[in-house]
Amino acid sequence: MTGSTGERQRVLPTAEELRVWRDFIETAEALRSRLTSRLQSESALSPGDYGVLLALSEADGHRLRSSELAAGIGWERSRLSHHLARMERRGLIRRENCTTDSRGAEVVLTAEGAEAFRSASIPHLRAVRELFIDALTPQQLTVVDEIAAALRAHLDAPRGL
Amino acid sequence: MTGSTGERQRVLPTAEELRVWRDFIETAEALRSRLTSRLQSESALSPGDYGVLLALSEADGHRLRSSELAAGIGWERSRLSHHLARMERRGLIRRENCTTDSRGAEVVLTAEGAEAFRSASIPHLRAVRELFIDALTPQQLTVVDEIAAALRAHLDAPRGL
DNA sequence: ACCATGTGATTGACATGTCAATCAGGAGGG
DNA sequence: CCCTCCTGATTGACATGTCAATCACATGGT
Repeated sequence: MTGSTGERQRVLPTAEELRVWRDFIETAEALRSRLTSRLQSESALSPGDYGVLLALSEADGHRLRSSELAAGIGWERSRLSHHLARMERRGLIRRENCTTDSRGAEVVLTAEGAEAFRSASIPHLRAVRELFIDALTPQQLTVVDEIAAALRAHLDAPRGL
Repeated sequence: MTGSTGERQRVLPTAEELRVWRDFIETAEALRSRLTSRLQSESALSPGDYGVLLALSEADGHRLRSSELAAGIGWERSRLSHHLARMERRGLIRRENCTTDSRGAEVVLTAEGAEAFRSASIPHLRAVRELFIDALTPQQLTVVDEIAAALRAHLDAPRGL
């Protein structure tokens, strides 16, 4: 089917498609960066910190096995390990040995960590509203959802076909 | 106008809005990460390298003042400076003293750098097409463009109003 | 000429991210 | 029991990013 019958198979994006791609990815990056600096200035937390604290806040007993936490927020293990070391230094979390598997570690939310998350949460959500939600019409928001789903489905699809 | 007449002002996103936000930002991040690893495996360049080489390739005489380069790709100066140091170590670019302003530096594309960019370019564009353009209908692509524009306009808008 | 001030660029310290190597403890087969 | 293999997690080396401090030179006023 990838025919020689005069139907040229386009492999590269057109100039216009490329422009849209760049606008898209740069806009997403600008948004991320703006949200990060709001979070930073309003709460002294990084997005990584916030994600970890969120997951722990929602967890049973405010504690999670390291690997579950990693899976929950979609991080590689080594990344999490490094990040937890930094957060532990700052007193936001604590690591304990797992009772059922002595290889394992349990990550525990400290009082300080819970408090940091509590006071970061509202301002952060407000920032999401101001910078993202408020910029779009409800229709656009719906379309964003569809587009994200399409992109994700395509990313997850097998390579050749 | 921000009335007290029973019209509650919503400040936080709804659960659904927050979900769309997370899907959006995570999808953009996943795309970025996928493109990065394709670029890496196909050409041993990072996206930063690619952007720098692209700008230099398009520049007159394959050379740019450091600050113009920074402005062109939208980077902070110190970021560029660090990155150029790494690229210079790898032989992709060279830094020369500027003849008209001895504070200044000129960044020059080396033959190696030009070749690296040349061979990275087609595979990278193909990846953009496969991972982004091909995932969307032409209509969706148009809408993406509008949405990126709306988000960007909102980001650039003054804060209070 | 001299000095205050501004500008171009680099530097150092540190946060964050990836990758490969390592380490320690389970789990199963002989 | 012992050996091999698997798995949970950490570590080290290094790339990348931000911020504040610094350095060197240009510039303009006196």
